[in-house]
Amino acid sequence: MESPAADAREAAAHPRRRGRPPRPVLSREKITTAALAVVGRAGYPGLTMAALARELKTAPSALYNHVASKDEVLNWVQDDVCETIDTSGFGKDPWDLALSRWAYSYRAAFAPHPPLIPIIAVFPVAGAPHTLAMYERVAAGLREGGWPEDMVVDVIVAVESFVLGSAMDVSAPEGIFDVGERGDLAPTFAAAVAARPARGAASADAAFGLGLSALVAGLRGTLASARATRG
Amino acid sequence: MESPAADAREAAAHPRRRGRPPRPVLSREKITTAALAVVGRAGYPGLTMAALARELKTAPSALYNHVASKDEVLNWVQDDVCETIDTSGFGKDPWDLALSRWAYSYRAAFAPHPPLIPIIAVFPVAGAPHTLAMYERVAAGLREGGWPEDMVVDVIVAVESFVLGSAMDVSAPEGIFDVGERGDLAPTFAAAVAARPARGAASADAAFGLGLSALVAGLRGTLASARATRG
DNA sequence: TGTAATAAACGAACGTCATTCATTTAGGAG
DNA sequence: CTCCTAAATGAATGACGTTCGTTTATTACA
Repeated sequence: MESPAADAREAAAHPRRRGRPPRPVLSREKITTAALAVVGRAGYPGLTMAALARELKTAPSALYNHVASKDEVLNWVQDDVCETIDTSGFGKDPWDLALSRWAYSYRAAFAPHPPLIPIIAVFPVAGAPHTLAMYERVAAGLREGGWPEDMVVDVIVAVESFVLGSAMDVSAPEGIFDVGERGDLAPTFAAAVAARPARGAASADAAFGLGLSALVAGLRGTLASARATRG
Repeated sequence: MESPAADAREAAAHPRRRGRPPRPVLSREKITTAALAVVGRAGYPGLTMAALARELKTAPSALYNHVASKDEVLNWVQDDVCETIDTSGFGKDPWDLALSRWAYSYRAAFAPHPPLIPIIAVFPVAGAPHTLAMYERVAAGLREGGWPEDMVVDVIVAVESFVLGSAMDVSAPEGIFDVGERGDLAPTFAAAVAARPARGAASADAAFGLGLSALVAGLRGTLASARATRG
């Protein structure tokens, strides 16, 4: 998958080679950084292989010596974004508080990167070291908090699903729930939309806060009964 | 947006026109049905405008007399999928049970349509009549269940976020959490993954069930304290 | 009956992408 | 100095979605 790493392995396997190439100008790290720079300047529609090559002052085709595909670039960026997520609560605060902090930070990290959300939901952790490190810290914190080993992953997946679903909402347009002309078809819903205290991004925040509180409270109950049942 | 409807309105506004076109071979409904047929046969990668036109026995360019873009086709399909979601519990069963049924059905409906998930999270309800009708039924059920008007939308959004996040998980590959060579870097997590009772799709189902139970239980508590506070 | 009006349909483009390929370049090992 | 090898190059390819000028088919009206 990773050309340089693969090459290094190959070099170790075939020590008889006679020459060595010039040192590479490109690397996973440089490509990832450049991709984030392009995204910051031009957004995800602007992230083309041509733009990425321009940022790195090379030709698009040169990228393919270091990356298998554009999808792999996106995976690298996704793993990079995961590194910024705050897991510092685990091992310090109670598990439920740490989980909450983690969820808030996780959502904030991915809200500016909507196209990455479907990717992280599906990408194998084996290829994403920072993501894996994050899961390790969360799993350890949950174990410390008293969660049985066989429930830890389900708890992580459940919270992560809620977080990623909520992160998608952040990029929704302002009036997404405005009913328009057909208000008569959905009177109850239209009234509920109008009764919402918050507007815009703040309303997505409110729904996230409500849901996360409920989810974490529910998990507290789940843990309590699990411990009661198993002793 | 919709050509035929727009034409009809235009005709009413300018009754002096002298001729009328042949009745259209294409329509929103036919295009949506054809798109679902293509998806069923070839999946979403196979859903190209060319394939869709072939299914309808027309030229790709002819589609653009009825649809503004491929994105609009996807929006239509998404709204169609929403029609299949079960909201029959609302107004019959207690709100928490109905909400659970709705969530299960919602996830099952979109699990086979991963590319639509980011779309529905962001698409304005005004252009999606079936989606809007669904929200109306859910909102009415929550109101009947005693939820204050200004919290109804947040509850819907929270549950929907969890549902859509979970629906993305369903299409994840089998060994998504297998740590691979670097098991030493994430020992706690690796052990937790190994301790999971279920495998494959069943494990995603388990995490969804766990999270939904917790979320709904938490919401019961939220409602109780909201009612206590406001009287 | 004939004719004008009009949206639908057509087919040949176009532009933007990601990706591939044959070739050249550069630098260290022998 | 001379191979060897991976990196870099630039042109080409093939899928796409989408647009445009034109033609076709149908119907209202004279």
